[in-house]
Amino acid sequence: MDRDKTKVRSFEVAELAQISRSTVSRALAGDPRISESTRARVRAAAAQLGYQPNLIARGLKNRSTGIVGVVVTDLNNPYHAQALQLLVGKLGARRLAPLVFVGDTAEGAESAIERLMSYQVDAVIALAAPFSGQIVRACRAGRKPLVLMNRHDGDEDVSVVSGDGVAAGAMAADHLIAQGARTFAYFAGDDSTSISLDRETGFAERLAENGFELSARLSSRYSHAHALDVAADLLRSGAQAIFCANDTLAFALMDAARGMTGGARRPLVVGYDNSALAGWPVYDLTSIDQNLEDMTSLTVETAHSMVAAPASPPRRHVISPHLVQRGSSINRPPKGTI
Amino acid sequence: MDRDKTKVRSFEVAELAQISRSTVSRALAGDPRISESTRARVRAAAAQLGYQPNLIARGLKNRSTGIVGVVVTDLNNPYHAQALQLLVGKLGARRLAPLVFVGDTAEGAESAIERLMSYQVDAVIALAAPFSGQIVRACRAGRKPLVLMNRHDGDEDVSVVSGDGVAAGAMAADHLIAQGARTFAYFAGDDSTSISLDRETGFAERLAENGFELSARLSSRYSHAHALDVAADLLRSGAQAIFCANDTLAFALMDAARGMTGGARRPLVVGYDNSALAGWPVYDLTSIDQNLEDMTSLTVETAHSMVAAPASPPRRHVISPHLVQRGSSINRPPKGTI
DNA sequence: GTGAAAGCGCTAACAG
DNA sequence: CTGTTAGCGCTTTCAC
Repeated sequence: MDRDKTKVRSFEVAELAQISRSTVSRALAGDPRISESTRARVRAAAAQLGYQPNLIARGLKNRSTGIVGVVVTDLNNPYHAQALQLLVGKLGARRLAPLVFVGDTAEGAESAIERLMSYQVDAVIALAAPFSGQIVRACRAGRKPLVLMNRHDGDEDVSVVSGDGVAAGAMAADHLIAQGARTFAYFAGDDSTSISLDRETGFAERLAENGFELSARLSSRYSHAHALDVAADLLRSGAQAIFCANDTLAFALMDAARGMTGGARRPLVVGYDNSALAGWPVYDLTSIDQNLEDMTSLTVETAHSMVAAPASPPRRHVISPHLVQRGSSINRPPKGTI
Repeated sequence: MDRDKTKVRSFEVAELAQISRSTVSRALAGDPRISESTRARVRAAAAQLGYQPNLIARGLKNRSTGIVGVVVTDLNNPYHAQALQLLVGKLGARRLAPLVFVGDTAEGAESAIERLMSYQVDAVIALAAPFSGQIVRACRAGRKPLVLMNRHDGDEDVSVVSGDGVAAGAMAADHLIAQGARTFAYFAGDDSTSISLDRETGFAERLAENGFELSARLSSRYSHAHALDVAADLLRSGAQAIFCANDTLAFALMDAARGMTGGARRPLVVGYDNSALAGWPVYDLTSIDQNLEDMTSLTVETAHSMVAAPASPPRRHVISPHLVQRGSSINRPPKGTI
């Protein structure tokens, strides 16, 4: 437990610049009371020695670590992975450091949040997390700002940034109606988050407004294998157009359709997430893009501002999605088909 | 900057248990000198108050934070995303917390590593990172244990856990030869990491041992769109079997083959990564699995042991891959084809 | 077996 | 404008 002599402390910088440690701290922090000449001297000394402040010590003193906890569920879901990537990048730009935990089970979420608290994070971002109840409770108890991304169940007093599921469903309906479909189905996921319910509601309501109705509905786990197993049932409903809660479900549905014998007309399909694969020719899937870029920006901005002003009231942002039209929803075989 | 009265400090626990703060610390840390009766009392008091030690303060005192820096490049690559997911989980199991940074550019890597150092991480794990040179340098300067995962360029004195690229290439060759192919090509990525070079070398050498040679070679960026653009050139070489540096390249190649006019026989294809998509019926791609589960376990174990014994010499582990055979490398149309 | 005291590296009153 | 001093919450000698 000896001191590592390679580590430069503010004391060394102070010595070299012939000044006190407080002045070093102030000069580097941009305190306006420090004269330009001393500041320059301090900067030079710091640079010469390669001084990097110890943020752990600073965190202890300031009660603000600059660490933001990020709780994520499943990185195998490309949509979550991309969201995390964007979050990490944007947090970094604001000089915040993400401490990442995976909470894919109730116990996992519990222990994740506990560790985050121990590390005195400045805020917590929970990404599409189930078990958000425990997270909300823990953050409230620990007085930590919390931003829920793509989750808005309960009228909790936490900040939320989420996609507009109702608008997404309506968009899908409008588009499919415009393509000439007259019978419709919904392929749901196995979650019961309000956002995914919104999608279905928005879809059904917009159909109703146009005098149509949902003739079939099926739900599946969000895994390609499982969805592939059950998709045939949905196809047999004969619906001309199917809106899927997720691109993965849409892919499975299309795979099932290809595998079906006979020349049964393939349904028009619209997915949700606009994952990279949706743009590949094999699927060429029309999909609803949640504008992750905006969503993550706003999430980070919200977290940041809550750190800066902890007393400020929770914010709620809703991001409008947009539909990316591709071959899967056009009334002729998509170009990727052979 | 007032004290948050909701935060329980070891002092409160000590008070409740009628004991000193030192004893609280020792009791909770499992110091054998503490009598069982006091330990029980302390535990009870801690539980009653919901005491969670402040790991930032502990880190400052102990010069060991329990934080491990993880530098990752591209989470949109499902292989990296999965690796990160596994790493995070396994670090958590060892009570280590991952501070994640994305270093997809040289400056990104630079600033990432700088921040990690400031946070006094106990070790750094770099995941398939380019710019590993700077990371190696920074970790050496900061005397931080570093584990490179799937990177072993240079004979640096750092620990490395990587897949056996040569074995992977040889496996692909053996398999394709066994399937009856007589002319071979390699579809390379645009990286020049030793591991990816190994793959090609292993492939070419095993071919040579069997009296065959590589009749064509092409490289592409690791993006589906770019690979799709150039793949036709490779297909025109007429090779009967093509080994790809990456599943994404393999998918693009197969897509290009489907799009080609005429009944030109499709080549046998073997990919690398065994991503989830490889198992889907549309591609049904034979691929080499790097055993990420083992690789990440060993990476975390290595990092952990280097934290425990900083003086220990660097370790080098090589993980054997295995080939997962699917339809794309069998001499008849893969079952997913229509 | 337990307590008292010191100190990790930093910053922010409080003085001047 | 700058220095002195205290203290963040924890662990750990050193003393008993």
